Amino acid sequence: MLTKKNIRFVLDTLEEMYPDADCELTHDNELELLIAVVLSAQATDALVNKVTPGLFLKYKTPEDYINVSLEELQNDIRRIGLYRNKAKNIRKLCADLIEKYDGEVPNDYDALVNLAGVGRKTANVVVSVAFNQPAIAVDTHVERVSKRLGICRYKDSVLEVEKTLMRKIPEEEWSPTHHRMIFFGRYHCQAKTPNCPECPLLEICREGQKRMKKRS
DNA sequence: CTCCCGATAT
DNA sequence: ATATCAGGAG
Repeated sequence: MLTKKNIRFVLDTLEEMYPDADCELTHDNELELLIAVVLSAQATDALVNKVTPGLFLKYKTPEDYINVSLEELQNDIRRIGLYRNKAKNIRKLCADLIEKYDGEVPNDYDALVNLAGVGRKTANVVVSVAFNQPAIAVDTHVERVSKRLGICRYKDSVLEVEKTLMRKIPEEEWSPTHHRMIFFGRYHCQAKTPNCPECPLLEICREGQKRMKKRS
């Protein structure tokens, strides 16, 4: 487990590495962000960003997603994968937006997490990115990085990781740090090929120390 | 826990 | 060939 001082070192180093880290899903409004995040489950942002420009040109309101057949929506998102579940969820989600929220994306976590296809991670991304509320969305990168660094334990659930991060990181740093951890996981501490030899966090990283020993 | 799933990197 | 990708529902 990292000491408070080492947590501080991690936050400062990540800020230095990725001062402007932000959401990389292209979007122009709350609805586009919500749809993009739902689509991004188990897919890369790069792939989602290839599909959404055309998608958002065709679908501009929740009604637009309802007024086509399920098969047509499936075809429009097929390349992203998990397209049957995602198409079904997006239709239900848009129906609920119209019925319960006057066609708008609600700005609170509890409303968002009850929408079809929206879980804890997606709801946290939307409140953080669209509505500027402090949040830590734990995705595959945040989970892996937290565990490798030793901020939490490998056996911890996603929810436990989130609670630990919220406890150890000052609230005003939640959102920027969450984006920086994603950048770090995506571009430096990748799942298959983490760049430990050139990592500025190596000295305090449990997993990094272990991996560097193996090489010698 | 399993299933959903195509694109990409390794 | 296989692991991985801004997960969520049943």
